[in-house]
Formats: sequence, C-alpha cells, structure tokens
Amino acid sequence: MDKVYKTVIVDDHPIVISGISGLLSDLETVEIVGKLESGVKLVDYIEENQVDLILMDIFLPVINGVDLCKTVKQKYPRIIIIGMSSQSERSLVMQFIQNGGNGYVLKSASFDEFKRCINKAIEGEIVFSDEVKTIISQPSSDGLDHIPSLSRREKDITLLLSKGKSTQEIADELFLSFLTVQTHRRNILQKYKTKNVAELMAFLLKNNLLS
Amino acid sequence: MDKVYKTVIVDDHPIVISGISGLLSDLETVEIVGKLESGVKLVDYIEENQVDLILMDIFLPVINGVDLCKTVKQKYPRIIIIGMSSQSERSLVMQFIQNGGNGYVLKSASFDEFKRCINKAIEGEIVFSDEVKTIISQPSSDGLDHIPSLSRREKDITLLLSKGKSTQEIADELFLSFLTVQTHRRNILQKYKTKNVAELMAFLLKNNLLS
DNA sequence: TTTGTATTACCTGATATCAGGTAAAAAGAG
DNA sequence: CTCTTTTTACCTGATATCAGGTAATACAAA
Repeated sequence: MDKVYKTVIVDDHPIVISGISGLLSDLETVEIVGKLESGVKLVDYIEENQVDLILMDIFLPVINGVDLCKTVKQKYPRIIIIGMSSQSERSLVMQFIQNGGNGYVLKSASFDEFKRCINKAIEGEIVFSDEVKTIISQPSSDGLDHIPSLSRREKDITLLLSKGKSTQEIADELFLSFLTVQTHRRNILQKYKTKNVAELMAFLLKNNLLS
Repeated sequence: MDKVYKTVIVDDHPIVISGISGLLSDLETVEIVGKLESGVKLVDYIEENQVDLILMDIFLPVINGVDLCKTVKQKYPRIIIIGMSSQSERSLVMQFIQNGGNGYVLKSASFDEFKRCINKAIEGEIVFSDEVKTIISQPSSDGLDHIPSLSRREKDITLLLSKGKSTQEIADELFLSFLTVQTHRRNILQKYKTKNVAELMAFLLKNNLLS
C-alpha cells in the first residue's frame, strides 16, 4: 500500500531543483530518482527508467511544459505530472490540465502547500495550489478555455509583428503578397479573440506563445 | 580579514529561498540572517538589522527589483546587492547595475557559478553569471542602454493599450481628449524607439514594465 | 524662482489596420 | 485517396494609427 513513488524533477534552474529536493526529502512516499534540466532529457530518461511522478517547470527552454506533458502522457498515461511556474495565466493552467496534467502549483506556494499537493496528486486527485485556485476560479476574461496554437506561418508573422514590422514589410520579408499577410493577421487576431496587435502581443507574451 | 557577511535572501518563492540557503551554507564567508519574500519586508528589515549582502529576485510583487535596489543603495550604499532572475533582457541587467547593483546572476546558473559570483562580489567586483555575460556583451539591439521609465499617465495608457483599447476608447475611459491620448501614445513610442504598439507591447512585457 | 518634466490639447495628411467577404492551391492526416 | 487544415491570394470600405508640427497649464525639483 505504501508505495514509494519514483520521482523526477524537471527544471532549468539548479537552485529550484535543490529547493524541491529538500522539500521532498521530508516525504516518505516519494523518492527522487532524477533531476533534469530539460524536456529532451526527460523524454530520454523515462524511456529507460521507471518513473511514477514528475514535477516539471512549465517554462522550459526548447520544449514548453504543456507540450512536454502531452508527449509524456501519450506514451505513459499512468505517470502523474504536476506543473509548476512562477506566475501563471488561467488559460495556461487550463491547457496544462487538458493535456493530461494532474496538478499545477505556483512556485510561490509554501512548503506545506507543496507537500499537500503532491500527496493529493498521488492519491489520484487533480490538485492546485491556493493561488492557482484563485486564478482558475474566476471566470475566463478572454473567453478562451483552451489556447489555440499557431501554425508555422502564423508564428513567423507574429514574430515579425513583435518586432514592429508592418504588413508590407512582413510581406516583403517572407516573399508573400501583402494581401496574404493581411489574411494571416486577421486569422491570428480571430484565433485569440483579440481586437488588435497590441492586445495580441500582450496575450501571446503572457502565455509564452512567442519567442 | 575573514569577515562573515550577514546575508539576506529576498524571493517570493519559498523553494528558491530554500535552494539558495542550501547553497550558501557551503560558504564560510556568508551567514544567512534573513529570508524575506517581499521588498517591503526587506526595507523594514535593514532598518533594524545589520546587513552586508543581499541576494534578490528582480521580479517581485509590488516593488520590482530595480527600484528596490535603488532605494536600498541610496540609504545603505555599502550593502552589496546581487540580482537574480529566470530569464533576462540586456537592458534590465544594465538598469539594475546602473541603480547600484553589484552583480546579476541567472537562476539557471550552476551552483559553482553562483558561489563564484557571490565570492567575487564580496571582494568588491561587479559580477555576472556566464549567461548574463553573453547577454550584455552583445551590442544592444534596441539602442537603449538605460530604460526610460513611464510616467503615471503613460502607464495608465499602456495598460489600456495592452487590453486592446483604441485611442478613442482610452480617451473616454480616462476622460481625456482623443488628441491628448494621441500625444501620449506618440511620446511612449518615441521613448522606447518603437515603431508601433505591437513592438511597444513586446518591449514592455519583455522588460516587465507592464502590469 | 527658474528650469524641466508632465499633462493637457489642437491640426493635418499619409499610411496602416481591421472587418466583411470569397476562393484556389498545397500540404498533411487518416 | 479523401478530408481537413494551412497557406496562399484578391477586393472594398470604414476606421485607426503614425509622424510632423505647436503650445498652454501644472507641478516638482534645483
């Protein structure tokens, strides 16, 4: 009954890993078997080792936490995954859960809260730290519960938009018609229900969809 | 000669504080006397206690790290202050140093790098972790070495811009003339040498000047 | 008290964006 | 091989933005 959960921590900040390790050493039900700093290493690791629980940062270099969670869950649906981040947007948390995440904790959570969440997650519950609860309980201001993703071309264009380029400049740079870029712009705005590029940029950056 | 530096850690993430504490316990020259989660508490603390070294997160709730550093240094110029953050923009680091910071370390730095930076800072040097060095050594792409700050009104307007409001809507909301808002917009764009609101938003959010 | 910055406000013309359509290739998934 | 999504492209009209001016009032610092 008192199974020991083989646990992996994924975070690109050594300090955070060390902090979490310390906290987890208090828990008898978990055993840290891996400390990794990237999603790629996680994917490699779980191929070769048994893992029951993953604590992962959402903002990781190269692969973001949401996609990483999805990938892992597709192959290993029984692994419990808890997401973490410093600040968070409602929609990001929702997206994480929709992709199979078993819980979401803000790094500003206290030690006790952290422990509570991990224990509950092990018992099969979907858990959130207090601040996350506040965030997700308030009705979505943007009307988006799952974030649509951008296509390759759309990403190109948003990136150039963030650099202050006009429709014409983007068209020139990507060797497209002015009108094509205009269509893309419209689609992107529509996708996120934003009124103009200013709001779009704010949304994209807050949800880490750019860069 | 082997003075022991009374050190305070300021970070709103308990986990990070714990991680840093662990790392600092290896160093004989520093002694942790305080673990604080906000700038307000830091200001209170140094009023009443002796402090030689501060390790502070740059992204703190309420007061940001740059302003906090400036405030502390004005009153206590002899305290050594090292800034930390997860990701970082060149201009943010520059601004921190210009406001009296003695060093800047990314949280992705290794333990050894962290220790090296702290030791060097104690010796009076201005220190940067490796990744930060890379960031600041490349010429400023935006041509801004110190970030101009926004006035109260300008902040109001940028906030509304980020919500997708048009000039007219902002004017209505703030009981201003359409033309006044137009002037503010122009000044803001000029301040950051941005061509349009899209670029402005990207800049502001990357440098944490919004919200 | 003077200097500087912030805030307010007006005028104009060129250019850009946004919103409403439609639609045909091309690429990728099943 | 079919179905779906993506990428490409065009048209139009209403609105909004941007860039160039100028300038008075207000407030805080030197």
